[in-house]
Amino acid sequence: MPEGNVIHRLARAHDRDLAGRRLAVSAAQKRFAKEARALDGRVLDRAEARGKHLFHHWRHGPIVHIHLGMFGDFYRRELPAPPLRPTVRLRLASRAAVWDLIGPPTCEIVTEDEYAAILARLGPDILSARPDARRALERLKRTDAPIAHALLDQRIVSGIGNIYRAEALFLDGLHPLRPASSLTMDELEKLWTTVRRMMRRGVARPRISTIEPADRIRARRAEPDGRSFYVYGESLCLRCGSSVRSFPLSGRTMYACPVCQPAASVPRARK
DNA sequence: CGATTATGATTAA
DNA sequence: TAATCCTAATCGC
Repeated sequence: MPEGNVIHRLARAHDRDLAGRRLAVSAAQKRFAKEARALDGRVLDRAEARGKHLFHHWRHGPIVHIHLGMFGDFYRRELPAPPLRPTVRLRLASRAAVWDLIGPPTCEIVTEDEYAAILARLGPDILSARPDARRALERLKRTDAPIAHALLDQRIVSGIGNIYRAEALFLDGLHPLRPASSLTMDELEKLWTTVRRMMRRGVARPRISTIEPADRIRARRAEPDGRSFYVYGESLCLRCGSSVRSFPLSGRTMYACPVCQPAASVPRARK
């Protein structure tokens, strides 16, 4: 269940374990068996993350496009490789490690043109080295949909998912139903910075935690194990203890604190 | 053992 | 909005 941070993390790991090497490629399912045979014994040049899309660029041509959707995941297996389980769509094995791809709605070989078309419909990747923030922010400024909805629109900005939209809006004290166009440019810039900071931390660490250093002590008191989120999936706000509101928004569950994210500027007309 | 749920997105209606 | 694609873990019975 990956957001952009996971995809970027995977691209790094694949570069480390697999890139520049001749790989043994296999598949347990029929779906990708023919493609796997075609790739077997070839060299992977590099892995590339773009938003929530992962691309494998193989030497002399083929590009594999992978999207993990809601359930897909890559598992790193230690050597020697365990037997292929029936749900493995694609296995990539080098002398360093084995990676198994499970449950992706998308795993396909694409042409250069198809690759370009996928990139063309993505907004700036908030995790890329130098994302075009201006372009994304101006687009948000022209969007009347709720800010929490707009943040998930991959054509506006790519990489953000359901956890980060909830947590970033919380940290910036923004009500999720405010129209994106009603935010000031300052608020939008601050939001961009907040999401980028959170997500970059999510690339560096194996587990997502959105909690700022200043709140960590409180988090530990709330749950000795160390809590990961302010409002996402929680029933009580980490900051003020109010009961967290959860409701469907853009087909997902949104979480927000009614006190820390005041509704003051939300117009009555909504839905 | 079936129902439910989960960090996603496209297509059709 | 609903149906579709995909897997695994959890919960109630």
